Amino acid sequence: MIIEIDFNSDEAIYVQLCNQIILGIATSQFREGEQLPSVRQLAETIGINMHTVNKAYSILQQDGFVKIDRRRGAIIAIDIDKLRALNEAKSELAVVLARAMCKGIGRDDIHTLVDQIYDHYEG
Amino acid sequence: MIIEIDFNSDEAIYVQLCNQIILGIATSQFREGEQLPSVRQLAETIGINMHTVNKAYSILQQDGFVKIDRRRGAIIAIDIDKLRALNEAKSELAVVLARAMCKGIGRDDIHTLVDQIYDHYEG
DNA sequence: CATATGTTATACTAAATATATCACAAACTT
DNA sequence: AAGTTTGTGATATATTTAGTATAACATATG
Repeated sequence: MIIEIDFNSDEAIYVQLCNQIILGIATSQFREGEQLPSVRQLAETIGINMHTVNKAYSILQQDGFVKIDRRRGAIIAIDIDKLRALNEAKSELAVVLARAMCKGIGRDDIHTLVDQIYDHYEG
Repeated sequence: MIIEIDFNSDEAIYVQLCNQIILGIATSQFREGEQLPSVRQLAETIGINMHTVNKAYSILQQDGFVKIDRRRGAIIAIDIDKLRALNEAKSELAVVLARAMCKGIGRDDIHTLVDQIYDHYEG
């Protein structure tokens, strides 16, 4: 999978890394049990520091997307806590939808967007 | 409207301020043309610095939620650019939904959440 | 004139971000 | 056994962001 970092973005590099890997999992570019590049490899490929990659991996582990094995590095391993995930999704959605609603975006518009994104991920 | 800041949150104070005001607009606690507290007033009420409030107001102005008048302070004034708002909503949703999808949350779950939030805002 | 408004400027502390090395134990490869 | 690769830890440094503390200013209102 190709990981692209926007160095001019206001988003921190490790945040971009996390999001791209999660996006990769959602689009089946990464699959359960698959091995991520080592922190040193990925750091060199992207052209950033080893510790920045390590921070991203640690967060992914904490959030239950990978497990880190000393032998093989970071491995995709989804820890499913659906209730917790639902609560997090709801509070994140609340902020996004409030912005949208202020701008005149109706509930139907959002449903359409959700379907578009899910189609793109599952397709 | 009561604005509450969590000083232990990892979210910056000015970000929390922005989100709460946008939430207030979405729930009709703030209405078009209504006046927000002055930067000095709100800063004293919350117990933070004037500049922190000013930063939040400036961002809200830049994002098209308020207009700032030297005479009357910050006034709710939504600038509707629906196409732009749709694009922003979509890219923000993409990240949230990717996380959700990895955790086994299906499209129906999301639609339910969206309806819950919209009901709460419009209700 | 006095007051309240947003705005601007400066200075400072603290935290977050990212990089640069160095070192270590564990596991694998040869 | 030797060497390599793995994640991890420690330390140091530079940069940026966040937040505060003052002070001053122009403008509008009373």
